[in-house]
Amino acid sequence: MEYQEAKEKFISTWGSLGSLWGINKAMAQIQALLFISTKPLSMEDIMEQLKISRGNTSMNLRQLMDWGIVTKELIPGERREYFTTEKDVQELARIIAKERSRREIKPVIKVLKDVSSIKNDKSAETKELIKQTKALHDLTENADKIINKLVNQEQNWMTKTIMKLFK
Amino acid sequence: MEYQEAKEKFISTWGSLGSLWGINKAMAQIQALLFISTKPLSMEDIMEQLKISRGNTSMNLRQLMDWGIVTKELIPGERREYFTTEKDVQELARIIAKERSRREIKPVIKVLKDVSSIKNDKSAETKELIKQTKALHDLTENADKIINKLVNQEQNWMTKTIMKLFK
DNA sequence: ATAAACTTTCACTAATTATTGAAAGTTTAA
DNA sequence: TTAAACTTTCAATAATTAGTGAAAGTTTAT
Repeated sequence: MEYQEAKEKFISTWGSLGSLWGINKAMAQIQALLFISTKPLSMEDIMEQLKISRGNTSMNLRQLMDWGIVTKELIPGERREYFTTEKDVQELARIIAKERSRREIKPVIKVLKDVSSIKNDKSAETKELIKQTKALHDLTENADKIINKLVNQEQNWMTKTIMKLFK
Repeated sequence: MEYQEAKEKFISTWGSLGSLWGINKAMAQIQALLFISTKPLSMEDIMEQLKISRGNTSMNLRQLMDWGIVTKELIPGERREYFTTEKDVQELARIIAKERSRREIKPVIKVLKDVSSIKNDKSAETKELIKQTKALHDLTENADKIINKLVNQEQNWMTKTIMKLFK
């Protein structure tokens, strides 16, 4: 496999994987492109390499910046804006985990808490609803706590700790 | 909040959360409905409660069965088929984690491995591609190993072990 | 101040994904 | 064996989500 083919394969795979971490294809592809680039890229560069429109590029870059994964790089003397992504995979994982927790898991935990707190009228249906949503609430909250714990540790804590456990 | 409202809120939240664990809305809603039901439900019951068509119900039930989350329950003397879902949240989490690993993570690991194994021609671009995809490969593979380790333990091992770590 | 160089916004269109419902298929009881 | 009771399939349609491109907005150099 040659460089160009490998590059395209990586970008396209990473793009279709976007759904796994909750972002769209173009967003994931832009991130992938920046991730393997040796230097910051302009909007023009990104548009050209991924064959997507200016508007699409602009909106997805903004979203990536909202996530905190991509940052503007101002090159002295250059009018045009350049972009880079976080290059450290551990840090990237931390950011993604944290954002997903905030955007998706936390709101669900709230609903589960509300639902499992309804008045218990002793009917079998109500009892079951409370029991099951409570179990789900506890599981989800534990998972979220773990994520946030990981996320607030220094860089390699996760790897070190978990490797000890799972070696 | 009354029973009916709580039930609807739970089903709709769980449904929109489907994307988080990689399934569609109707599929997640059917699972949610079965999860809080005190007894097995027929296709008719599900269609009526969720207001979805027969075809949709049939296809999504099949998918849930493929995942191993829902099973057919044959009630003696009844012609009609009834369905139940796994009621234990730990077991449910195990099944989901295992399936996602198999369907999504494993194939990505393979691509990352292939891409990071291209011939190193010493150009800066090739070196960067190899370095970054290798880092991603290692991270993803570790995460996947952890998941599978968890998944192959008995019921409460995960909770116990991790709670010790994160208390 | 102004015009060139650039970025953002957003109404429209395209692509993708989910849903329907009717026809075909299957099973069971008599 | 057949017909009623049920489930599955799948082409058509609807709903949702993503992408385009041109107009509006912003910044910078002169």
